[in-house]
Amino acid sequence: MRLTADGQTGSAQEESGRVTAMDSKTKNRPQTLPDGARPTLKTIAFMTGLGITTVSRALKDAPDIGAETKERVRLVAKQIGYQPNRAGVRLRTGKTNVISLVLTLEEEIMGITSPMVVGITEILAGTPYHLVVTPYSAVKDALAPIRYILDTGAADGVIISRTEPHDPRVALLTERGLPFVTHGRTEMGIVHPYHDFDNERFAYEAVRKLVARGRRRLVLLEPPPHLTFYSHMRAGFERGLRDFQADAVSFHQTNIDHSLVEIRDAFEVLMRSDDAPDGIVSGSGSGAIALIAGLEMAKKKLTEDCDMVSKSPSDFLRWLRPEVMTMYEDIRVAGRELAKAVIGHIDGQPAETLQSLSQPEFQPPITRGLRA
Amino acid sequence: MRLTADGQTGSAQEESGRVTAMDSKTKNRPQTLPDGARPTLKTIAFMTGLGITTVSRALKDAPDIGAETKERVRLVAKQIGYQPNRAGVRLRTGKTNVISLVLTLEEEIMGITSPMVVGITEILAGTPYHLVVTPYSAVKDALAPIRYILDTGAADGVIISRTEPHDPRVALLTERGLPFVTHGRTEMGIVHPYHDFDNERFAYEAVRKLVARGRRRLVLLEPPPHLTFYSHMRAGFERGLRDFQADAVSFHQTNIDHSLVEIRDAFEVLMRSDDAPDGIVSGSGSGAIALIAGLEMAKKKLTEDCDMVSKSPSDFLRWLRPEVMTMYEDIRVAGRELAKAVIGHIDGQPAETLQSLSQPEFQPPITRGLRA
DNA sequence: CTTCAAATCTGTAACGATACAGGTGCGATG
DNA sequence: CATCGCACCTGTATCGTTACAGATTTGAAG
Repeated sequence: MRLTADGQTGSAQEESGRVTAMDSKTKNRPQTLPDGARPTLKTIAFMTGLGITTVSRALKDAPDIGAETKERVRLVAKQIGYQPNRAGVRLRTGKTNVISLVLTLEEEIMGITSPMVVGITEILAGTPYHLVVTPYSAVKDALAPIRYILDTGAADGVIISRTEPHDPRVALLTERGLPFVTHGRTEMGIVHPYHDFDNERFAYEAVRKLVARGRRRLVLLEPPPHLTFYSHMRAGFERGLRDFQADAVSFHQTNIDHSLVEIRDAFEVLMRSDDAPDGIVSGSGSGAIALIAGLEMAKKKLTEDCDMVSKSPSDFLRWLRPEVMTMYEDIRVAGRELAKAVIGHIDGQPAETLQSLSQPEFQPPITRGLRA
Repeated sequence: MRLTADGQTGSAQEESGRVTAMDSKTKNRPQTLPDGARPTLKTIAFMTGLGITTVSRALKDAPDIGAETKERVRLVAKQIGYQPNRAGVRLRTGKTNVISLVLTLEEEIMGITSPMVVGITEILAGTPYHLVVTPYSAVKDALAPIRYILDTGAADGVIISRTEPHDPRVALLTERGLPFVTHGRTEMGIVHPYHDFDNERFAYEAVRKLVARGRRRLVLLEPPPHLTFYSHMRAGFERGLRDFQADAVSFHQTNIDHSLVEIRDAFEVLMRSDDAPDGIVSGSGSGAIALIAGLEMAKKKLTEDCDMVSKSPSDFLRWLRPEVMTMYEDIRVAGRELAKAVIGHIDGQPAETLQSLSQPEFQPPITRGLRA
């Protein structure tokens, strides 16, 4: 057996005279170290005179390493700025230290991605996790990115949104045991981590507010029917109608996933009809914009002919149309909750403890500043 | 020499009788294969009867592999859905297949992240690259994420934004030879890939438009002075003032990085003063909102007392304030350009060929749909 | 003066891929 | 019939890390 430059045992082909006088205790100690390269366990092993294994275990605070040794190793590691090589860890253990955010490319329409990414990274910043954004285009391909992640082991945890009552992604992830969290709930009897906005309550409170303003013929701009929060929002809307005695005006042909132009045109028709509502609940902030446009094209005016309550993930409406009563959906906070939940799931916390609902509240008007 | 279960040569400690009769040609062929696990080169080697090295080189289309062999390997690889293990490649070659998008957490204010991420992922989807979002908080820490990426080799390419004329990030990345692209230009004599919006032209055209409307006392809501595009926008503004004979009204105490409330309040004061402008150029869409609010608090009206041109990365303004003339900054396209440029840089294309400027154009008003 | 267990430490193999430095076989050449 | 070059294929070592199965030392027990 001969030794190569850095002390690993070489091939078994004999070469006379190459066996050095090194005793076994220092057999695989690194003999040379690359110069300006980043430090590895080998570097620390060299500096401390310990074996690579020992260093690895010391940094992991393993029970079979002496207290003083651990201290020494930690000190050196810190001094030279050691950071474990992610590829090494990943190859050996399968741990990727990656959280994957799975997005529809179409999701940007709602402008939701941005604060969400910020919220997630705020949490991940304090952890070894990186955020990888994984997109998919067509709705039918929703499973594709999930399969990719499962097949290639691309992430330790996944964040998905736009959940459906029976969501195949949730089924697949659960079956394969990959930790995940959903933005939105499901109804398939699977207990899993989620964060959601309480859309039932939003719609209910919206109806209450509109009725308090004397409005009785209400319309709802709803989510697309296949998403879970469609039924939440509808349920809240209808409960409100019952409790506060108002009537629904039908507007089912249109939903928040339609283009602004479509929403506007459909709403203009409605507002010109005999069936025109006098109160609007808008399930999305951008949808509200289109509704306002349609309303104005029908020569109606907010506050006078009609009042409106809208969900709003941004400040635009409040600034430009203070007449619209808004309930703020804080996507950034949602991102934070989602990140905490996936990590919790990865760490083995029970799913029941990783579920949260954010309660809608009406926003105060913008402060009027200097002089009112 | 003995063989372990999967045919790798074992340690040199002799164990009698374990040497099989295998000839050297098949010495390191895999003997067993894990069951439902994902395929590796070993799997393909086993299926084709070739060596692991051969398979690796065949998939790389190396010149020393026979045409038929390549065909066979490719076929099998495709059949079983082989995808190279990223950790393996990364560990061995250092290639991460990662593009890092470096963002300020504060960037979300401008709502810019979302379409940008979408644009980038659209391009990356057709490549082996993943997008990792790397945030940093304080402005003084702008170098921290860059250093992290350099020190840990976390990415093959980097996308940064909010460039300064003398940007230390650009200096560092160039010095260390890590491919990158900037959203915005620099002025340090370093030729590097960039994509930028032509802010000079934007401001110039804005002034032209306002003067054409008879406005002569113009104000500019400008970017923060330390960013490169501050001077671009100012230059265009001033060139416009000269060419079209208008005057500047000073508003330097405030810029687009300030809060909407600050902008509004400062602008209200200005509009109430004797020095009130009659034309506004807004360097940001959200800034425009605040300006409008301030203007209205000063009891002035758009179109009557004042006209306004604004840069706008979204549709909100156009829908809610059609009186505002907007030039669209397509962030999604910017994301696409940036992604293409980093990849080009990684592939060794010369930096000069990876620079692009997006030309501003006035947006048409929203189509009025059914009946006008 | 063994023997044994506890406390520490360590070498080897392996994860999956690739660079490198050989093999092997075959037909052409002398 | 050696020899050579070419076309093709292959083993070994290695990237950085960790699981596993030993080593070694120490001191107490017998």
